[in-house]
Amino acid sequence: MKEYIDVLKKMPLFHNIDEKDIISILSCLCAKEKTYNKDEYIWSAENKVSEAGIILSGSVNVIKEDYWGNRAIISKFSSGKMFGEAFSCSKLAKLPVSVVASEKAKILFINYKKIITVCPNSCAFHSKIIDNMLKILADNNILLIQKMEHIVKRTTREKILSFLSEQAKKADNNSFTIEFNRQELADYLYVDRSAMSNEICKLRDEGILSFNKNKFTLFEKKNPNSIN
Amino acid sequence: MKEYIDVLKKMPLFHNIDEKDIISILSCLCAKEKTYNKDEYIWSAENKVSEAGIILSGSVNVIKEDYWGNRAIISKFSSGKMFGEAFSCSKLAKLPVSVVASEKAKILFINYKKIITVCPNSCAFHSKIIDNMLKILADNNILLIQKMEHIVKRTTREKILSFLSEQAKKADNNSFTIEFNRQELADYLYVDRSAMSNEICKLRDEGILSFNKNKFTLFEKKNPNSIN
DNA sequence: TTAAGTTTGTTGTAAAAACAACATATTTGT
DNA sequence: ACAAATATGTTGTTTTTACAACAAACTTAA
Repeated sequence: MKEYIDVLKKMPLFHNIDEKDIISILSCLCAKEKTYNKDEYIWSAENKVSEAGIILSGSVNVIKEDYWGNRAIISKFSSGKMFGEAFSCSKLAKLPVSVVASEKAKILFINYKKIITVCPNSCAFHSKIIDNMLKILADNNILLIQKMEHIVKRTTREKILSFLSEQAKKADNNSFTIEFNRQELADYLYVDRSAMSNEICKLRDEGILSFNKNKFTLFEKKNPNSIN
Repeated sequence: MKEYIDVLKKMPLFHNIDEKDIISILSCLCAKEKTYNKDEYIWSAENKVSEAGIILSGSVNVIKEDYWGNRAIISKFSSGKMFGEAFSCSKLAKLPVSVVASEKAKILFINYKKIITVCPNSCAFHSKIIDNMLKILADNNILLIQKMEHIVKRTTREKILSFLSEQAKKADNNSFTIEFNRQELADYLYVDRSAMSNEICKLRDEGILSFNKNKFTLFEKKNPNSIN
C-alpha cells in the first residue's frame, strides 16, 4: 500500500491529513487491497455492499446492464477517486448498478461505516475525514448533475457536442483527449455506437471538429451570429 | 416556523434529534423562511448559492433550461426534503441548474457551511446533524442514479414503463398517483410531450395500463413466458 | 355560468435514431 | 511479423422521435 502513498495523500478523503497518519488510518478503516483485470466485475448488481472503493490505479465504470446485455455507463472514476460510498450507507437491499474495471485497476476497499462513525479511539483525524467525506459525496452528486447536461439533449449530435465542449472546458484547451473509446462514449451518452460514430464523422466533415483516436479538437464557430 | 415542527422532526436532517432542540438548532444555523408561488424561481442558474433549502410545504423542481426555453427536470423534491446542499459546498463558480417551485412552496434556508463546520458552541447535536447530512447526501446521490435507470432506455415506451414500474414498486401497489403532470413527466424523462402522450395511450389501448389524470394502474403481463 | 386559459390527446410529416451487416483499421499476443 | 481479436467507420433499412398544428377535455377566475 505504501507504494500508493502519493495517490493517497492527494485523495480528497485524506485532504489536510498528514502523510504519516494515513497508513494508521487505513488500518483503522480495515483497508484491503485488490487488483482487477480489464472488464472484471468489482461489484455486481443485486449484491449488497458495505464498503467503499478507492482507486489506487486504473479506472472503473459504474454501469447498468439489462437482460439483453445492453450496457449503460453511469459514471467513470479514475485514480484517486472514491466510489460506492452512497450505496454502503443506504437502506437499499441491493446494488442498483455494477462496477467494472475499465482497465487493470488496483482498488482499496475500506469499511465505510467506520468512516462515518465516531472512532472508538477518538482519533484526531476522524472529524477531518468526515469533513472530507461530505465533500466527496457532494462532488459525486454534482458529477451526476453535470452529466445530465449532456443526456437531456434530444439528438445524438447535441449530446456529442455538449460532452466534447465540457471536455474542452475542463482541459482549458480546444484539443483534448477523452477517457472513453467509441463504444464507451456511446454507452455513456446512451446512444447507438454506429449512429454516434457516423455523427462524429459528419461533424468532422462539416469542419466543426477533428479527431485522431481519442484526441479531439473543437474548432471555433465561423458564424458571427453565434448566440454564445 | 413552529407550525412546521411536524415536518421538521420527521426530516432526515433532524433524525434522532429532540423536538425541543430543533428550534435552537435552527437559529444556530441562521434559518430563514420564505414562501414562493407556483413557477417562481427559488434559485436561477448562474447564481452562486451558499445555503441549502428545506421544503416545509409544497415541492420544487430542479431544472435545466436551454437558450430556447426547453426545460428538463433533473429532480423533484417534496415536503421534508433538502436541496442545494451539494452546490453550496462545491467550488463551482455558478449554479448549473435552476430551482423552481412546482406549486406554492414554503422553503427554509439554512447556512450550509454552518452545518458542516464544527459548532463554536460545540452543541451536542452537531455531530448528529453531520451524520444525518452524510445520509442525505448519499440518498440524493442514489436518487439520481435510480433516475438513470429510466433515462438510459432507448425508446419513449421503455422510459415510461421503467418509470411507472418504479412508481408501482414504491407505492407497493399496481395503482398509484404520480407527482408529475404530462408536461413535467416528459421533461423528467427527456422526451417530447405529445409523443409521450401518444405512447401512453397506446399502452392503454394494448391493455398494459390504465390511467385517469395522474392515477395509473399497471396490469400484470399475460405472457407466461415472462422473463421476470 | 361563462369565457379564457391550461392541459392533454390526436394526427401527419420530416428528421433522427436504432439496428444490422459489413468494410476497414488498429491492437494484441505469440 | 503475423494472425486473431478488437475497435471504428460506413451504409442502407426500419422504427421511433420530434415537431407542428389542432381538437377535446379540464380548470380557473370573473
